[in-house]
Amino acid sequence: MTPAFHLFNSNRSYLNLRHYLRLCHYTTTTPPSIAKQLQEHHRHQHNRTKPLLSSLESKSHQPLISLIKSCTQKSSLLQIHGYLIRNSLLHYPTISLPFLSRMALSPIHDIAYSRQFFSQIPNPSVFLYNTLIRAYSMSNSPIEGFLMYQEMREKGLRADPVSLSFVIKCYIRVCSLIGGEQVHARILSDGHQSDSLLLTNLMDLYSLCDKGSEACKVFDEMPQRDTIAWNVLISCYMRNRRTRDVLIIFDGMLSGEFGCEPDDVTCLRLLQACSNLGALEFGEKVHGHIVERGYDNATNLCNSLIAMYSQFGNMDKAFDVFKGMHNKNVVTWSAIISGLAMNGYGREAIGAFEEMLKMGVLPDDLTFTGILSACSNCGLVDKGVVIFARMSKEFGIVPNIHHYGCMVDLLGRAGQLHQAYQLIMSMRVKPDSTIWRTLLGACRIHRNVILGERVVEHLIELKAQEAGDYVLLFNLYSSVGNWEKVTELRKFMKEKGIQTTPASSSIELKGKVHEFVVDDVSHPRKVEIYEMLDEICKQLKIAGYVAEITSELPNLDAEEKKYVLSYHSEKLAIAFGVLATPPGTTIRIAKNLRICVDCHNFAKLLSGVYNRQVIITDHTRFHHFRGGHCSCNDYW
DNA sequence: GTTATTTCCT
Repeated sequence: MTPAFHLFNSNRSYLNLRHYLRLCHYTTTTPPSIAKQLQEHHRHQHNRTKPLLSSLESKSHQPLISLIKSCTQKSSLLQIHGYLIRNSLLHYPTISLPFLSRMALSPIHDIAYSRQFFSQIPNPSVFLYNTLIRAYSMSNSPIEGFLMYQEMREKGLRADPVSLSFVIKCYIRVCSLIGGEQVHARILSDGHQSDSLLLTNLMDLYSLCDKGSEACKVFDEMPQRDTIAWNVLISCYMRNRRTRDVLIIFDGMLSGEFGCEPDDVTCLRLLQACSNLGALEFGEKVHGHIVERGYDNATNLCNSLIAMYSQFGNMDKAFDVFKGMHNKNVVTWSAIISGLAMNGYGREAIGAFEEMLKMGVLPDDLTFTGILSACSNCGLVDKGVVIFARMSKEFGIVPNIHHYGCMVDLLGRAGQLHQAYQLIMSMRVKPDSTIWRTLLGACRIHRNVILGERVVEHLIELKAQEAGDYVLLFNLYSSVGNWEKVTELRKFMKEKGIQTTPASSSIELKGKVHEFVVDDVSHPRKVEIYEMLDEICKQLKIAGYVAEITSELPNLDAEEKKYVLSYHSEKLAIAFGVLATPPGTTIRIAKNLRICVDCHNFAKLLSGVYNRQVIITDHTRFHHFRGGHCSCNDYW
């Protein structure tokens, strides 16, 4: 079988299907070398083989079926199709079904041809329909899948759970909730409510259609739940931001109370959950499990580990994972480059990029997003401009909105506001609000009111203005002392009812989240916290800290401003961190809004004076303070 | 016949 098949599949110019089937006949009893000789023989006697075939055709279809099942090339299947027609073999389901599977599914996946083949079959069975519906569920026209399903039912054929599974897949592709509900009803009416696999599919459909509660209901009604069902529930929870519950599920799986264990997919999703939550300890636990189960060979899991540790600001661990990998792909390199970039190791990120090229790994668009953000985070303007040019010239990558975003940030923060504006205007893609917002932030840093106003106009044009944009503009006016505009804008915001989000900072200690707002007095340890904050201010003043009056509150006099600034939520959270953790512990704070200049200075000095690493994530940036410096290199 | 595919500008 094998040598004959090999000859057939690789050398079809010499052999046709008839020869092949004859070879199969011989090679069951003849060694491969003889089969090869036979092939030579038939090459010379191409047209004199017919009489020999008649005996074969009456025999079992088994060699033909085996051949079909192992076909990987469409050309081979086309030959077989002709043979099937000539010999009236289409009505044999044992032949037509494997044929359709090969033609319709990957790797060949020729849907049009499959449909044509299907139409030639006299009375297609449910299995044939299923195969075609399955193929449609993976194609660009999933709608055809449920049309086939309808056709099948109109012909009086009864859909089995497999048909329904693939119909669900089709509905998933187009996010059809109504379709899902219909299939759900059919599942119940046909008595398939104990088919866990089918129900898992249905759950996935509900979850993807934003019907988390329906998905959960299906899950609850399942008679038994395997790891995959739990994984789908985890995905559903993550889509609905129930990230905390994902961690609970993982614990439940580990404890054995669910009767199934976490697999590699579970771990992958959990790493994402931990990254989102900033749950460092839990992430380490998942890492432990990955090692224990031997999943640490899986490149995708290691890549996620690198991303997670980078997000925690723990580049040592990220690097450990990186070093231990044997199969580093583009994603691996991109992950470590982005990790270094966001932690302020710009030059190391560029070093990693060069190393990657040396190893012969081709960068993709996301690699460049990482490397360009490294340049913008560290103020490596010239380097960034060179790499941006190389990207399209040398690697043929057309810059996307993210790349432009990095460049606007890079030029803008470096004070080259005009170049940044020119770059946006020259973009082939339509600038989005993020791009303009980036430039607005840069205008705020460099106090460029004229450009700032123009940028706001662009935001208004996009109908994308947010409260935060007005705050930026507000701060921009006040930073140059334009009180007239400040008052005007404040009035405008009041009239329009523009609500600014109150700032808050949170810090996690031993699994408990402590949240602070400006002037917060709700914490049980508030007295100690305020004492600690005073003490810190005293120490920092010795080191040269001067509270920056950002003039964000024009009605207050200088003394009052200083007072208010001292009690920004991030300062309270930092003071609590210093108070409640042993010396040297890294303090991690999540902030809902942009950190202000003063708090940035405060944290920077504190990281040196108190020898503490401070990591503050706000909605725009990741600040890693250590040894009196910040990863954003003061391109705040 | 089922889940997840990792890296991403403010």
